Amino acid sequence: MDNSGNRLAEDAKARVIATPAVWLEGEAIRQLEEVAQDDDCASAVGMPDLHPGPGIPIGAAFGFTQTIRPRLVGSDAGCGALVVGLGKVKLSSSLERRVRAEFARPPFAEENLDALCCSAWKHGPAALDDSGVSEFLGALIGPDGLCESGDLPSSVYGSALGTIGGGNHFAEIGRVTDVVDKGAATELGLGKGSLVALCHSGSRGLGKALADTWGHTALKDDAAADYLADLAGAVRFARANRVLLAGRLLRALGVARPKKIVCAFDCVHNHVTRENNLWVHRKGCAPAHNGQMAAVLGSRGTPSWIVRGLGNPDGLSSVAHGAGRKMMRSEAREKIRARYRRKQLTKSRLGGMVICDDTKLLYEEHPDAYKDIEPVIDSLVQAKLAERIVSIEPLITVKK
DNA sequence: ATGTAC
Repeated sequence: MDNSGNRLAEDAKARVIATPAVWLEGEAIRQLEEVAQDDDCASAVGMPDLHPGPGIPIGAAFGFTQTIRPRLVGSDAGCGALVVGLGKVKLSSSLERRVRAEFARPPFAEENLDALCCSAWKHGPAALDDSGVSEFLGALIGPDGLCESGDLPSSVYGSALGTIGGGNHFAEIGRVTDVVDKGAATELGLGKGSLVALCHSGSRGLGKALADTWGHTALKDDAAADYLADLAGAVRFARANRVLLAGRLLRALGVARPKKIVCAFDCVHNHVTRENNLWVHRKGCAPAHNGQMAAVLGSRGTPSWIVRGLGNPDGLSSVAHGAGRKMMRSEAREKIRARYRRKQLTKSRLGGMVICDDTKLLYEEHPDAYKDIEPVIDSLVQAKLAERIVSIEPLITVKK
């Protein structure tokens, strides 16, 4: 028995992780059930941030027995959230100016990008010395480098590295506010009041190219292996992008040394991996294996939560990736425009500020367009998918 | 969510 109440038709394969306090759009549940009806689908789990997407819902994990479905990974393969704990950092009074300046200029020198984007990366991260995050990059990206040799046209996508991207993506400096699991928080260096860099970004044009190439296919054998190799490149690209964004935040904070980093973990939201004899596709959904840390992203008006996964098979070892939208973008543009003056849009209910020149995006991404995160986290905890560690409230959020 | 074209 799941806790979805009576929202789902009799369908043993689809379930929703949501207490009655979580509002869910009917169209999202319809899309979830539609995927679950596929003969090869063993289970489809909607997370409490489930919302309608392009034919398939966002905020769900799908377990397939035999085949890989690139469509269920979507056009932003590798998109995810990076959390970097910085411990106690003294904030400069000119922080806002410094963050603005950092994100107003190109992120890295051309020659460094080239070094990053080609197979030369495999020989070491030394080319990135200018940011002071090279060791950090090397540690997070791993020895395989950014991409398979020759599979990434750096001239096309390289300039996207270290930039935020659009939509719900952001780079943020936040502060730990509520500490629920003090032991875990201390162990991670995420004590109350400590600073965190939080980066939500994806694989940009590379992920789109991948989606266009693989389309709505059902993959097995050699084709599946080819797709997985492409996907691995997109995941490394997206992860590198997040690391570079974190590097820029560190630069603005005046924290240029990797040893100041007390913890770092990266959650991939759009991915497919083989787990327990299933191809587990996560679409807007973070892995939460037993002991694995995940960030469930808030909305500036509501905090983000760091949770520890419990590896619950009923939830396909996953958790929600965020609070989830409450309004469609078009609806948000109209309603928020009527509700607030332009000047009110850059300061959030929690006191944080957003740096964003795009008024339309400020409407679409306003906290009012998102659900409260509290029932979302509560649903994950009640269903025993994860446990709360700490909450993080935004101080400065950069969006493009 | 994206890069490009309109």
